[in-house]
Amino acid sequence: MKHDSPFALEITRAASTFAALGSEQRLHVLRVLVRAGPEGLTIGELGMRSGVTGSTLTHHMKILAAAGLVDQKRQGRKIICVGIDYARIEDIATFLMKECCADSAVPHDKHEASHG
Amino acid sequence: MKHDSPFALEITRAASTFAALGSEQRLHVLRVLVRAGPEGLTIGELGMRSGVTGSTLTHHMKILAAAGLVDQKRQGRKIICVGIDYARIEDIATFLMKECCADSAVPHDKHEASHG
DNA sequence: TCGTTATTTCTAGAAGTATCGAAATATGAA
DNA sequence: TTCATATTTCGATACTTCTAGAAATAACGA
Repeated sequence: MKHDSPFALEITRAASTFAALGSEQRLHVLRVLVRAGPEGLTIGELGMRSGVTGSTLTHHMKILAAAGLVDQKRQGRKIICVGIDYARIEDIATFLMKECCADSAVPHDKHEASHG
Repeated sequence: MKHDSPFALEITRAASTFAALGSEQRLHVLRVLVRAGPEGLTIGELGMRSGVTGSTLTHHMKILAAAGLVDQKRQGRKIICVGIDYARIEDIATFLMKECCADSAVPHDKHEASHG
């Protein structure tokens, strides 16, 4: 791949965030978690509510956490899953809009090739 | 998986759209394409500008097209790739915001479980 | 029709992701 | 320390996606 653009890093980050969201199961888990509110849920609760359990849930949560979409903190012997990073969400939406409004929305970056 | 929510279909659609965006290479291709403007680019041109060629590009374009992110139309013996579907982009951003603003933003849907 | 150009389909191996159960780790309580 | 609970890691298998080259298809022009 060619990646000379100043967006290279941002693209890498965006791609892995989209990939994290690109699973129906993870989207479902995320939804359950978000709707549980700021108090969050333990892994066990989250598993029961989403229908995803044990190691599979751990696996998905790790991906969501790496994308900054959820946060996990230990509380005694439980893990509380919370706090979607709203800033990250805005980032994603902004990235999309920026990418998808072509020239007009990206005045700070030159085209990598002319249109002719 | 449990999927009784009225969002089930929307989630399926969102997941595959995110998955389509969840590849650095596809994001790069998309970017090049968007920046080429509404005139679009042929597959060949797109390949040259993005550094992705032949069957690999066809593969990625098929995924992007299925997600409604690009459009392809034949013009003579060339395929012109264009037209990101702006409505789809807004959909995605909206979906994200809706999912990530929990209760307040989703008044038309009940919780699948109580918070207690 | 034949040749040329543009793109896609086919095929296949490599790489990555998902899922599950069992074992391991971490914490708290007795 | 020992037991019970909560979650993660490990290991294996199944499935999907990525990538590329070769062959096939589609369209144009002579």
